Amino acid sequence: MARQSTGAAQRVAVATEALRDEKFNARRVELAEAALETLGELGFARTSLREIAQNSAFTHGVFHYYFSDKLDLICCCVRHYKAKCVTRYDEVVTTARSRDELTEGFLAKLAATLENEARMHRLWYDLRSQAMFEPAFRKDVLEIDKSLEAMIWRIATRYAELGNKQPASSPAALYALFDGLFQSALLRHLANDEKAVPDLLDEVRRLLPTIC
Amino acid sequence: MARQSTGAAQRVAVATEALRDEKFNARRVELAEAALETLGELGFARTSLREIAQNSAFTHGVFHYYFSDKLDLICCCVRHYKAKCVTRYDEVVTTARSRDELTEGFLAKLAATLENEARMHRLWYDLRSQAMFEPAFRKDVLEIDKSLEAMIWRIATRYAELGNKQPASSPAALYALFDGLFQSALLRHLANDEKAVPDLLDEVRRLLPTIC
DNA sequence: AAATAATTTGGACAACCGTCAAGACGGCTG
DNA sequence: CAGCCGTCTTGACGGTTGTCCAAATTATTT
Repeated sequence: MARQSTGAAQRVAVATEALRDEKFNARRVELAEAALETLGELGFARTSLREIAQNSAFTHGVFHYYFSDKLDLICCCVRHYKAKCVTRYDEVVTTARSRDELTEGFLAKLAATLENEARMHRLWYDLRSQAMFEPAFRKDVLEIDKSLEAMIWRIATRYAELGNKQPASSPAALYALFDGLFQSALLRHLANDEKAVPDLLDEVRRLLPTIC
Repeated sequence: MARQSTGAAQRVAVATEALRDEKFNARRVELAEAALETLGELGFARTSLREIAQNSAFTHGVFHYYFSDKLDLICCCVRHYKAKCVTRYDEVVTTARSRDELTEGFLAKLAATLENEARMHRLWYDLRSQAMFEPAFRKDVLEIDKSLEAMIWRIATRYAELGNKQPASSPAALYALFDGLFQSALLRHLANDEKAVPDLLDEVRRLLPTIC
């Protein structure tokens, strides 16, 4: 057999397939972003593929073409969103030159997140709760949780570093603390409790020096 | 008009109505307890009234007779369960005569809860997430959250007291920490991570002396 | 015992869901 | 240009849902 020609053909085939894949994936993300609007509004349980389609520029068939499943769609949505999420504080962490600078930068971003992206975050908490019932979600959720824990840890270690200290607790405990505080503040904020944001900021401001 | 006789009639009427209410409420609780089985298994979204009825000794019509709504039913369920929940550690708190005794008693209950009542607790987290979308849930959820915060605070203050100290953080932060840790451990436990429980216990054991 | 009220039953209803498939569209290749 | 292939639309299907209701049953009162 003509080894070379089949090799060349294969190379071309691989290249075009990769291109196709890339295009396919780009479309998936596009659809996922459109779906996030409705999902953030209604939550996982109340959102149907039809509703997602109606609130977007797509028809409901397209979603079935690009996603094997409703679960598949939601996973892709939250993965995509959280991938951006975990980098939110990175700039503050790398540029801050003092503890105060880091604290204020962190708190500002925290407040902005809570106020502007409440819907996306409640979707995340929704998905994480669903993962306790639906095994198909667990792998993704645990992975995202790990990356969020790492995000918090980067902030904490930098904060400690700026004070020539060491974080006083484990990454897991620190993440649990901030996650718990954020979750509680989010619920209060969504319930129109105007003190939710300032209370969270006060709490974090008080906490930071005691844990590092 | 005969003030006395109408007064007596009213008294009787009030008494019978109170009796009826009591009976009515007892039945509600009975139904709620039956519903908890299925709800804990499937979660809020996946559970239908019919499924609840089929897994119980009742017909689906009865549930509509005693509960105005599906939301009404779920609220009643979780309220009922959590009312028992918040007293779980009270005995340990009142009987413990030393820090070690309190620690070990607390950890034992904590581990038992995580292993034996995982399904009930994931339902609670499910409901709390849904409260971020469904306003009808918020009042109950915030109330339960407050009572859980108080529960944790009772443990912490007693622990501090046994060491002649004061808790080093606010009730809110302390609850956020434990809630976050428990939630994470619960998810891992449900995902068959055998280290979930021991890791939680280690973490709490390490944490307790540092926060009080 | 008769009558009235409360409770329970089980079926009917319309609405909605995820899924699927047959076909239409449009660009690319041969 | 013809044919193919990936993409997309549309409508239909079976099944499930919450809700409601009329009748049956049980409990309570008269």
